[in-house]
Parts: sequence; C-alpha cells; structure tokens
Amino acid sequence: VLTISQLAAYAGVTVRAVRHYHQRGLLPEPERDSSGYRRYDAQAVIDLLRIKTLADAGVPLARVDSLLSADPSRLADTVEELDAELARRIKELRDHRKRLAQLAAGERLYLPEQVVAYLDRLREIGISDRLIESERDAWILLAARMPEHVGTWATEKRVGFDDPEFRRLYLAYDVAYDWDPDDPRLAQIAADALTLMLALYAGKEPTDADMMIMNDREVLALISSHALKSPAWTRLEELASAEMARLSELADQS
Amino acid sequence: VLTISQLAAYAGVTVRAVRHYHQRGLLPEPERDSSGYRRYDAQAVIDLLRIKTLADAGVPLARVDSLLSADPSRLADTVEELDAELARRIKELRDHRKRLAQLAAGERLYLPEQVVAYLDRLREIGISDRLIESERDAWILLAARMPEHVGTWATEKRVGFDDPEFRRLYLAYDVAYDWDPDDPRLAQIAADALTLMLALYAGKEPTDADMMIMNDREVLALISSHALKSPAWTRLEELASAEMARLSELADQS
DNA sequence: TTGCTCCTCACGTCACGTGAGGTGGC
DNA sequence: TTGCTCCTCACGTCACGTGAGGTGGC
Repeated sequence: VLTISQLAAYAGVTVRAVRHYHQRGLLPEPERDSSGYRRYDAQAVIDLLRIKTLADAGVPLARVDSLLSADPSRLADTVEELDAELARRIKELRDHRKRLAQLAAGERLYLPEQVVAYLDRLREIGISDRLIESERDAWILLAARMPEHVGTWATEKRVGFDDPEFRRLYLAYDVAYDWDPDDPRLAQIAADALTLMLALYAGKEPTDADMMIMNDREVLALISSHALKSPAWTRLEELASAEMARLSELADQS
Repeated sequence: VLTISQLAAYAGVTVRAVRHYHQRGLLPEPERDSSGYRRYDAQAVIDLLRIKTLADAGVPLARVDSLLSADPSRLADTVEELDAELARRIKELRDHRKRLAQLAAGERLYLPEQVVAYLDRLREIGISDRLIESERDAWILLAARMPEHVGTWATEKRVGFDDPEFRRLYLAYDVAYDWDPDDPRLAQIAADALTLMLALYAGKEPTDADMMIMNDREVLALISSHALKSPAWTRLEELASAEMARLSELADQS
C-alpha cells in the first residue's frame, strides 16, 4: 500500500537504507505491484521503525537482526545495556563540548589541571611567555611519559614559588636569558641560586618526584633536549658549577 | 622523544590512527631515530590533541586539515557551529533513549500521541485486542500517508466516544464479529447504528477529516484492504445498506 | 632465542552514498 | 515529450581495522 519512499520518509530513513535492509535480510522483501514496485503494509512500518530505533542506538545491523528475532526478555536485557551505552555517549559528547571550548579559548587542554595551575602561577609571577612555553612543552612530554605522577609533581613545584627568594631568582634567571655572557651580574645570580638551593634542601630528603626524575635518564634527556639555550644561561651553569666546587672545597677544609 | 604508541596513548587514539593522520597529511611526519622509528616532540602532542578534539566533535578529517591551518577567528566561528551541532546530537541521543524505552515497554512508538490516546480509549472502553490491532495498523498507514492530518483526526474520533450510545454500538459491533451471520440480533445493531449516525450528522457539515477521507480513494482502499472481515460483519453491512434504502424510501414518500 | 615495539603495504569493514542505465504511469 | 518515482547492478566513501611479512634492541 505504501511506496518505498513513503515508508522511508515516515521512518526517517533514506530509500537506499530500506533497500540495504532488504539486502541484509533485516526487513522482508514485500510484494511487488504490476510495475515491479515494492508495496509495504503496516507491519513493514513497524519492522522498519524497530530496526531504526536499534540502529540509532548504535547497534550494528548484524546484531539488530538477531535481536529482533530473539525473544523479548533478551531484547529487554539488551535495551538496558544500550541505554547505559547511550548515557555514556551523552557524557562523552558533553566532554567533547568542554574540550572544544578549551580549543577555542586557548591552549589549556593538553595538560592536567595541576600543570595548568603551575603554568598560571609562572605567568602571575611575571615569567616571560618564552620561558612559560618552553616549560609547557617539557610538561607535555612529561605528562605523556608519566601521566600518573605529573600532577603531584607540578603541585610540588608550584608550592615552591611561595618562597619570595625563589620567585626573585626565577625571575632573574628568566631576565638573564638575553644578557651578555660576560655580564658581571650573572655571578651574583649563580651564587644566590646555589645558596637558596642548599638552604632549601639542607637536612631534607629529596622528594619522590626529585628521585624519579634523577633516576630516569630518559626524562632528563627529554627535558634538557627541549630546554631553551642562550650564551648567558650556559655561562650561568658554568658559574654555578664553579661556585659548587668552591663550596665543596670549603666544606672539605673545615 | 616520544614513540608513536606513547603519543597515541596520551592522546587516547590508536597507533593506526596516528599513522592515518600522517598519511592524510594532517600530522607532519616527525624525525626518525636510528631504527627508523618515528620520534615525537611536544608540538606533535599538541597537534594530535587538536586533531582529536575536532574529529571527536564530528568534523571530517578533510575539514580538520583546513580548519587547523586557517586563522584562529575562523576556527572560533566553526567551533561555535560545532558546539551547536554537538548540543543537537546530545538531544538526539536523549530522544533515542526515549524510543528505546518505548521499544522495550511496548508498541507505542509507531504512532503520534493522539492516535495512541485514541487506541488507549478503545482499550479502556473494552474493545477487543483483535479490533484494536486492526485499527492500529490502519492508523499506521494513515500516519505514513497523511502525517499532518492524522493527529487532529484521531482526536476527533476519540471525542466521539464520549457518547454512550456510540460506545454501546461500537462494542456490539466488536462482539458481533464471531456471530453467525443469521443471528437475529444483527438487524437491531444495524438499525441502531444507522439511527445514531443520522442523528449525529443531522444538520451538521461533515468535518474536514471526513471530507479528506471520502475524497481520497487511495486512503479508503488502504483502510478497507486491512480491515478485518467476518461473515457477521459482511451481513451487518448488507443490513445497514437495506435499512438505509428503506429510510430513503420513507423520506421520498413523505 | 623469545617477546615486544616498530615498520610498510594492502585488502577488509561498516552502513550506506552515488552515479549508470533503464522502466512505467501522468 | 517531460518529469517523477521506481528498479538493479556496482563502484565509491569514510576512518580507520586487520592481518602479512619483516626489522631492531633487550
């Protein structure tokens, strides 16, 4: 009584989809009229809507077949599973919306929130974008390699910035990037940094995070390979090493 | 620095997907190490996450390519569209959950709510499942052919059942299905039905729905082809026709 | 030697989409 | 005659999946 396009339109599918369901054996082939056209009755409408309902719910056509011919109690079980699956997919889509918003807003979606908080703190303190981006890249790699630890570690580093002297030195270090390597102020920075480090770690065990990094050569290589380099910073490292050696000697003498 | 599986795992995609993005030119091919393995840096993580975010939002890969290389303002516009699209799909999934529940609960999902209300009314009155199912099939076909009109029409028919005499006759008609065609009670039912119809339509214009059905031969054929048939019902029609003729004659004489 | 990760083809999959070429009633 | 719907192949599409056969470091 209905033509294929009427059937398809009522069910909200394409004509091709109906033919596809015939081919797959999901929907029985109806009688033909004198022109060879398929003619459908009410049962076909019901069958097609049942197929579409399951297909829309994400059931593969191969499974739709067995589901609709199975007994109703098994169908009811499956419907429960499908409903849970749909609920899960709705949550997923909500998450995708959040990520899209982040994509539009900026670059925060590539890192766990603790790392984002740490980077925000750097910005707040006045660290340059150049250094922040360099750190961000290092954190991304760390997050990819040690996703379980990177959160706590970032928090630890962020808390370190509550110390005003630490903040002052980090800023000085940042600013020194462009300096001439012979700048006399570099020696003072190196000395102050070393003094601070020694004070901070005096009598303290290194944290788990410290140990983890120290022990993982790959991670160290990973960070240093991406670290920014400049003549002034290379000089700073040399000065710090020299100062370290001097302090060691003093310690030996006393 | 990262291997392909580390990169893939962090982004939540398969290794094959990453290779696929390389092949499509979405993600630049990175450097190889001495074994010919791909080695990825932080930028690759960012790039891949951007690709995944858009792909998850339903953007075809061909479009992802142009979107990520386009300027950020166009990206922002598109993100808005994508977000609306995602919101639409969430609604759709919610709808699918409703339809699934209907599929598990019963058979109500194939018809507009007014028709369901009409069929519920039939059940409430005590009409047999046999007749209700026959009517349901006819309504499904009508809904497929005249989706715009079937709602109001069903409501009209449902309101008709507020008349107690109409209800009594509809029930009698239902019960008579199995009777012997020579049963003497059939004549009374036919006469009462005709009297009621004449009373109902006396001085009243036929409704739009009536006209529409009367004028659409295809719809009439469609309904009658699916109508139940029994010897008693055929007899009822004959009796009604004869009574109609007798009344016409009386009218002519007066 | 075994197990694991990586590599490159290249065909397979899923649910249809999309012509290609033709028919039938208005 | 034109336009519309229908018909049957049969190849195309999209985003990978899935072996097939091989390499390299522990």
